[in-house]
Amino acid sequence: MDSHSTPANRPLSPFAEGLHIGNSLSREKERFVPYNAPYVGMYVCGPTVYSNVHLGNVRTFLTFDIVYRYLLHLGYRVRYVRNITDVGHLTGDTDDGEDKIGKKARLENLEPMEVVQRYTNDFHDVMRIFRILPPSIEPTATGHIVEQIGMIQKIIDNGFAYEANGSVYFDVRKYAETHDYGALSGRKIDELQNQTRALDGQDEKQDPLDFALWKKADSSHLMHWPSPWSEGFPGWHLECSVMSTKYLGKSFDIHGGGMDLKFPHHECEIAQNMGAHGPEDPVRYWIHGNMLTVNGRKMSKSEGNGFTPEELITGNHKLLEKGYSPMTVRFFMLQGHYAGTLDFSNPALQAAEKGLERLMAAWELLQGLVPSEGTDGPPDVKALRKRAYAAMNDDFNTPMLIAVLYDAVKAINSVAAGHMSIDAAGVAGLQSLFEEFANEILGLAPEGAGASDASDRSDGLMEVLCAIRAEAKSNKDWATADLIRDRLGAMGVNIKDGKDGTSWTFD
RNA sequence: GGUCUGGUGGCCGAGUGGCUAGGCUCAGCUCUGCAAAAGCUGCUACAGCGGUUCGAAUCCGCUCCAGACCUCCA
Repeated sequence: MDSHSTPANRPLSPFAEGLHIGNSLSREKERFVPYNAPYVGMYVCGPTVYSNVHLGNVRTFLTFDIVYRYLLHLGYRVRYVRNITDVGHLTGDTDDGEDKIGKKARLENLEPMEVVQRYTNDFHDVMRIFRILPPSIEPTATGHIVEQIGMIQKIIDNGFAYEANGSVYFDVRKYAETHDYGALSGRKIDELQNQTRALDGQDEKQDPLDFALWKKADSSHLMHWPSPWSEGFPGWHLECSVMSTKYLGKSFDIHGGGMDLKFPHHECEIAQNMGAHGPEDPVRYWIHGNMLTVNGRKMSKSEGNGFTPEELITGNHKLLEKGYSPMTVRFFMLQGHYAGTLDFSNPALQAAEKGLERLMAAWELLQGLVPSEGTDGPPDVKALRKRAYAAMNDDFNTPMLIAVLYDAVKAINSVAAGHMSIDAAGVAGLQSLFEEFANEILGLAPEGAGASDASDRSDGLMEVLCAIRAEAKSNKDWATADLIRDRLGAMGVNIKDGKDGTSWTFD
């Protein structure tokens, strides 16, 4: 259905060489060189399915959607793995050891897996309306309990973990003797020492820094599995280590996730991988998407300032002045770079809405653009293309790419206005620029696209109305002409008189 | 307290040692029966203080401010 699928035989683009990625491990922009081109392995931390996803989640998955789409566009054969966390982890606000999914299940009288299924479905629906492509593999934590137990055993065998009362903890001190724990997040274990807080099971740990690989389940836990150590459940960070290794290997190219996972989640992941598999760095390029804020505050589940997609579209939320379409939101997010925070506000969203409208209008105009003569131009389509690649190659700089597209918009409109010349090759070049960069890479598409019988019919109706109005206009019957325009306008149909006749748009 | 991001014009938001980001808004003009759209023009910024430099918003130092992470979170 989407036009993203790469032909298996598409060669690697010459532009692939220029791709640079901001690697949060080195804190530098590095040229992207996969382990085994043209194959690329990418792992992204997915959602915990115990509630509806909010826009902050969407932003992160959108970030990696762009990475995925661009790698595919360049001709890479990408295996994109994005997990579903369906094992409950400890709740933050209670110390009773009850897990998140179990808690929700109890509240709603549902089976834990019923909760998981419901919010997994919700997640998939949301991804679809934002045109975020599905990954190649979407593994679940509950589907990999056996592998998780196996990895824990390896870590124990290697001397980096110990058992206590049926739980297993990772020995951070021991690990740090031979490894650089904290390299990703820039933390020093001596400084971390003082910061830790009393947590459940703290007394079982040999050191407060240690983290759980396996937790013995108490009676309140609804989700638990047998293991060599106890009836229990896997630790918070383990699933990602296990599933990335299983599907991408011990060392793979790209690991992504939200900035808030950098510590401790990703740091622990690295420790687990190296603790189990040896000294190679598990990940070559770490990419962290920054947070979405609302009025300067991070959007988060615990703050309660997140919107659901439904609230966003209907505008039915106290922080929203009106509803915004998914495509508007997607475009808005792409106007900022993924590595910076982005603030969600009504004026900003409205500006994006208008800007997108203009972009889409020009794109549509482009479909019917014919070679013509004018005093200016022609547009340098080759240069636009080059700039578009340069933008994406510079750490997926979508705002810069959008600026390039707007330069194309200006050219399209100038041609349509009769100011600028263009030849057939120029038109074709602009068309493929939009097809590749706006559609394929940015994933932008006209809303409500897709011809149906209904839209064919409404087009026909509109043509009739415009013909009547043209007749009225030629008779200088302004009253009739304006009546048609005003009444249609009230219904959300906007009439625009151009040089070559009348066109219309739907709100 | 530690770690990490940022502080850019009316708003949003890129970028960068010398060359127009872009979008939105606003004003004027062109086109138009009027409008809308579109085109053209204008409004032109880089938190503060020092330093490096022929030249810094861009590099270095300090100060101030904001946010995130350090506890589940994308």
